[in-house]
Amino acid sequence: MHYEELKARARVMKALSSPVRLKIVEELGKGERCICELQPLFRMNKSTLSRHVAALRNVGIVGERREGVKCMLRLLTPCVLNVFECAMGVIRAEARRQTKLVAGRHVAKP
Amino acid sequence: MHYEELKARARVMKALSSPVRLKIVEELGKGERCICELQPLFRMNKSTLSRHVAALRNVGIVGERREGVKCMLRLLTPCVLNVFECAMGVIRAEARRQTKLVAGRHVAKP
DNA sequence: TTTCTTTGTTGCATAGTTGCGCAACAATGC
DNA sequence: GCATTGTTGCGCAACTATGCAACAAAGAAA
Repeated sequence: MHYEELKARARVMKALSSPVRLKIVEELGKGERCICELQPLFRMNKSTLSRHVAALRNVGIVGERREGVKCMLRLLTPCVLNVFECAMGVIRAEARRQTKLVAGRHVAKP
Repeated sequence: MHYEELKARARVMKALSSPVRLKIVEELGKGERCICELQPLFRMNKSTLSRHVAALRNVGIVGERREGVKCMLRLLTPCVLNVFECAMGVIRAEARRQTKLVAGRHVAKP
């Protein structure tokens, strides 16, 4: 695969690599929201939240629609919600692996 | 969702947010590889490559099996390959959007 | 119209994180 | 001992997240 394509994919993944942005995506999965509706979910400066939203917009995960003074956000590609499934798969598999390690520790080589 | 879970997901996504690591994952999608087989695909110091692999191992995407002096790597959760599909969906949608913007530029407000 | 409020963005400074090569090291096998 | 394979400590450059303050845009109120 071309390196440019890998970089494009990496940019999308990077936009999803922050718990704050994942929470935004999760919330937008329920429907349109403006930033002022998202704000109470986080305790951070509105400028910081605005920048997180911008990161999601810049890669095309989130789109916006002006409505008066508000700016309604929505998921442009809801398939990102599926990505969560995979992430959970990785986390669960890792948890199982850790559990096994702990259980088998008393027979492991010293 | 609990913030701890969001952080766990974000860690997985972060491991996938580098073109180098995506290329490693892509290569391991074809089968087991040792780092020395991956090395010719990149022109970077082996220590750097080792750290990229470690990042994938730390979150449980990649596992290893010693074989003599080599260390065979494999995907523990091949579902990460599906994630690429979604990333491509985002990229394609964004490309379409950009195309539309360019096409419609001559009627946009100045 | 002018002023005020709400909503969101942007410049700046700071603290923290990441990616990288180099060099040294450990482990395995010849 | 020596070669191969991979990991780790260190320092540096580049990037990221954050809050603060100032700003812009749209509408409401005076």
